[in-house]
Amino acid sequence: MPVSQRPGGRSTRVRAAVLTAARGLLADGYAELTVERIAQAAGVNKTSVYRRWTDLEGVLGDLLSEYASEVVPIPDTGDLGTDLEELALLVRRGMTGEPGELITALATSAPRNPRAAQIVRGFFAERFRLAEAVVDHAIARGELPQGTDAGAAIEIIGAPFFLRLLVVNEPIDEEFARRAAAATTAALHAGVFDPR
Amino acid sequence: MPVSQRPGGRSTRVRAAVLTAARGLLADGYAELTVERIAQAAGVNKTSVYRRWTDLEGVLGDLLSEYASEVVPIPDTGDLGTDLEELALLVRRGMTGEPGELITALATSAPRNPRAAQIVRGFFAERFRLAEAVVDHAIARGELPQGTDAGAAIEIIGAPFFLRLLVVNEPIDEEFARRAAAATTAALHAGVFDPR
DNA sequence: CTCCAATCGCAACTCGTGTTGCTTTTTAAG
DNA sequence: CTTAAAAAGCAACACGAGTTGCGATTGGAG
Repeated sequence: MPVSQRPGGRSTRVRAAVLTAARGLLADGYAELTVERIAQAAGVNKTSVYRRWTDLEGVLGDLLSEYASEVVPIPDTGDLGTDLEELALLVRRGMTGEPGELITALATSAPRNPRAAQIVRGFFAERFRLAEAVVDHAIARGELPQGTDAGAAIEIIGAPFFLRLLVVNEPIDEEFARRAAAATTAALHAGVFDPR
Repeated sequence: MPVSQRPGGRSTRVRAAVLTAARGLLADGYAELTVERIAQAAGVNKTSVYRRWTDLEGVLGDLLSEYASEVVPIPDTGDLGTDLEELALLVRRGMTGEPGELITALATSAPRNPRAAQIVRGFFAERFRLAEAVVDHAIARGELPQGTDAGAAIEIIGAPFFLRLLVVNEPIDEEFARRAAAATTAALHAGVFDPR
């Protein structure tokens, strides 16, 4: 029984071909994205895709998990406002272009596909958790009171990006990101997320 | 050629039956929502639905337009913070329960269905436009400077609801709505949406 | 080098969505 | 009441997603 995979083996090759093909097709619109098309573009039979990934969402989940494993440098400049602004600009970069398409595709199939829902929720739960460090650092510096609700604040700074991505179809530019950050910073300093 | 419709005529009856059936099915999960099921529940042939509405999204669009025609009482208490809080509570009521399911169903099919995208965008463009009055009143009172970006502020107060509805699947309670309002109020007073 | 198990390819099939052509019913004008 | 247009019903069909059974290929252990 094979214990390890050969990096250049057929299985590995098929897997890579499918993911690459999916990435390529995603670039020109998720509307046309389908298992059969991906298989065709990868030069692979569709049954191979179905057996290995079960779903189109399974393939997309694998793509997303590649992003999830990328290390994001959480800003820590010593000032809350600056940190939140840099955070917002990071989020912006992570939600435009290819990852944006990916998130849209998964989020919009979430209601009909429990696995897709779990993938998206898990991805952002982790991302949000990491981002809370920015608020926690400000607490540690004494810039914010102990017990400030970091989770709620991160939700507020992140939300506008999802609105633009999933509902309103307007560009997510740097000014937009900066405004979301400034609004959250103001709310934090005004005590909106203080413990009651 | 018939110029007017009889209120009790068959066409009217079919239309009402389909919309009622759709509403009922929507209550127990959009995942199971399909044209054929709606037609069956309405005691109508599916071709009638397809010919009249083209799409499942067309039916949902008609349901949404009923909500769109409901008059929403834009709060005007004389205080920005209070107005925004009441606005957020209104939004909350409008995005939980049945209308929430409806919005979710339409928003998630938007990427694959241009008409659905247009319906959702149009609906919220109108809603957001109406809500801007709250900010405009504050400007008129001198509570905010001339040229304050009302549209951007309304976007910020509304965004968190979409995040919870479409991505994170957590309850949208009153405290959540109040916090979104408080954050926006703080940002407005801090000058985040002032003209540059 | 040999061989067995895992995986892939291929083709046929199921199933549900949406379409089409035609007939029947309804409805409003005259 | 008669009649023609509009809309609904019905049945057959087209189409694509996803499944299944089986034979062919591949890869690693011995």
